[in-house]
Amino acid sequence: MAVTIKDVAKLANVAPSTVSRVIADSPRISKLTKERVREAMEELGYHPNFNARSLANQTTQAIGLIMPSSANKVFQNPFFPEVLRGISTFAHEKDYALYMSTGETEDEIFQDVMKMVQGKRVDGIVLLSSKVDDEIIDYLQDREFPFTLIGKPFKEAESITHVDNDNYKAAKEVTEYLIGLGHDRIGFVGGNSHLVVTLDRLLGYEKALSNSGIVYRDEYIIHEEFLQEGGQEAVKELLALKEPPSALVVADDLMAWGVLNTLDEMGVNVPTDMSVISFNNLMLSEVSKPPLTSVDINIFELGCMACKCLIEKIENPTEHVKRIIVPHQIMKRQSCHQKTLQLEEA
Amino acid sequence: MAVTIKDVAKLANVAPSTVSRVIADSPRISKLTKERVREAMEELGYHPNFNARSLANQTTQAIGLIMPSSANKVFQNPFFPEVLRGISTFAHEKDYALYMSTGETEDEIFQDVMKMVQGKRVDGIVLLSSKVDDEIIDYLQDREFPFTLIGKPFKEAESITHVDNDNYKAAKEVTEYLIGLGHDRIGFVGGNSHLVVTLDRLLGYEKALSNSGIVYRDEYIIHEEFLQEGGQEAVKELLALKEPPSALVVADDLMAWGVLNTLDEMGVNVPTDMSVISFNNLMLSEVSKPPLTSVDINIFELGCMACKCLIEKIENPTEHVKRIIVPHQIMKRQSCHQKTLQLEEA
DNA sequence: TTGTACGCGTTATCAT
DNA sequence: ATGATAACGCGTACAA
Repeated sequence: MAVTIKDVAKLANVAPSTVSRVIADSPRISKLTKERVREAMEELGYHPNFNARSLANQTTQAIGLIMPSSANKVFQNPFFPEVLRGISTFAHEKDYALYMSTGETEDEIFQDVMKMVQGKRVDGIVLLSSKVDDEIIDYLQDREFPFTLIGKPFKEAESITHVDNDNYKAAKEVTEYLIGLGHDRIGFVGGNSHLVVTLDRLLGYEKALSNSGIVYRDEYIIHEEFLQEGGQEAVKELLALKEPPSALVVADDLMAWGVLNTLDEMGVNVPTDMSVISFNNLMLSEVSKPPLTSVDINIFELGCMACKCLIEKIENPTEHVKRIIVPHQIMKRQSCHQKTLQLEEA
Repeated sequence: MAVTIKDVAKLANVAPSTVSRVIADSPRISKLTKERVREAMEELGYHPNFNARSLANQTTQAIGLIMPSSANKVFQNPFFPEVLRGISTFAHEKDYALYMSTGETEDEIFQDVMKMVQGKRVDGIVLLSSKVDDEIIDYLQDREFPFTLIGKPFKEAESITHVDNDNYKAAKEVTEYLIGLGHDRIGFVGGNSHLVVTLDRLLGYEKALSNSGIVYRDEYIIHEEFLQEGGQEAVKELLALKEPPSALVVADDLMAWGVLNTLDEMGVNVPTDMSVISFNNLMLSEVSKPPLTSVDINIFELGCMACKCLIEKIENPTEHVKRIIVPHQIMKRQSCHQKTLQLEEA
């Protein structure tokens, strides 16, 4: 079939094991034979068979990427291409290949993980988002399989290497910013409530409120999918209240865009009648009308660092647990406004 | 180490080969032993080692994805997440895993391909875009390695299974649409001229012009990167002409967005002073100001079909060459306008 | 219907 | 510094 290590050995007049050592650039092989072997490899167009190598030395030079839920939905949100970009860039530097899960349901994804791990297809795994009570994490921990998490673990954060923003702080800052603009009726439009990031931000939001002595109202909290449609639903619910909010903290630019559109349809002006602030600072936030004030969470760096930590762990199993906090930054644009005086209250 | 086929065999009191046959669901094994073996597998939490399997039967159940140039740039353009979404969806259906290239330069990407192929990491490859004189295609053809191409091959289209839009026709239609609106000074802002899609569209554009007896002007043709910055550059060049165009055919929504912004900065109104039409119908085209008239090329379907054809080819090597044309559709929005009468010409 | 034995292409462990 | 040989875990022809 294909050209193997034996063919090379024959041509170079050495034993197969010698060829193997040349590939590994073992220092115990003379310059001379190394050259002869390399020439033979060149001449035959030899490339090592990864499967055989993986089988023999229990290593793959590949890392697995686990997306939450279906890639189908995931890729609708620009967060993932961007985080992938970070991961890919770093993986490439270290010469690791990337292996993607394609499962759609939670169960299928778990199967994907098991196949990757027990099938020995990858040396480590990056979990692209953090869920509450994630069975995948338990599974990987039980097997002591190298992995890193993008986001904050729901529990046992001290024993899980993860890369995250300080979402609590970011949400707090953002809410304080709105309070500073005079708002005291502030809604929170969060993403999927099974995601840790959502909980974290909610906490920061609550803290800002209580610090300012503003009462927390249950009806101001909405949880939807991290997609544009989520934003639409949220607005409808909030505007149906007797006392609708005058400002909104939204979990994601994509949702915020849905919010903006729906608001526009309902004749509510942003930022005059409603301030909106969101997260991720996607290109969308510059393009929208009005441009969105948004928190840049440095998605690329998130991916990069997650990959970096994983590879460190793979190559040095005694590596200690790490927690990396990637800094965020509020990008102020035109979607937030000083609260207009309500004359009837004066 | 991990639990192997032998452990299962021992527990089920059969030979390893029997276990192997149960995995393959061979009809020559009695129901009874099958059940006993399956129970044993369950009990031990057995999962087959993919590397060993691949080594033994020369198959990986994985397909390789080759992005053009660096993933770094690629993921800036929403085209790729979307095409990935299509590929992933279909691959998942057929239980294939996805393997991504991470090379950045042309040379590195070629190395990635060689590693995937000769390293036997994948059963087939999807090329995510079509370049002029692509050495990768030659390489894969020489080795008769299964692959499909998204886009139109530069040469030997009869011997390469590919999935494409009719970009010639689409560009022609789009140009005719502008001509129908009274424009006769129409610019063409294309992407990278090494991409076949760019050439195809340019041809369609030219054909529409000549059909209407409009002279083709070299200075109206610009080639830039498929990114927002590309659009900016293009506009500056075109507006510097003595007779700038009154309408633009732009290769991509992202570029068109750059065009729109630059036009706005220069005080040129769209669509009153300049009509703009572009390709891909990304979300961006709905969001922009004004919303872009754009050709929906059905990116998801492009990915889906490319994956489908590839898997057919992998599973049936005698499969004949296919050419799939995914239909397109012009989505008319507010970026094109009847040409305003030039009073000085009257 | 099931078991035996060998091969897939490498790496790793002994020797020499 | 290099060669012989035994794993790695699975599939499969052949035998029974």
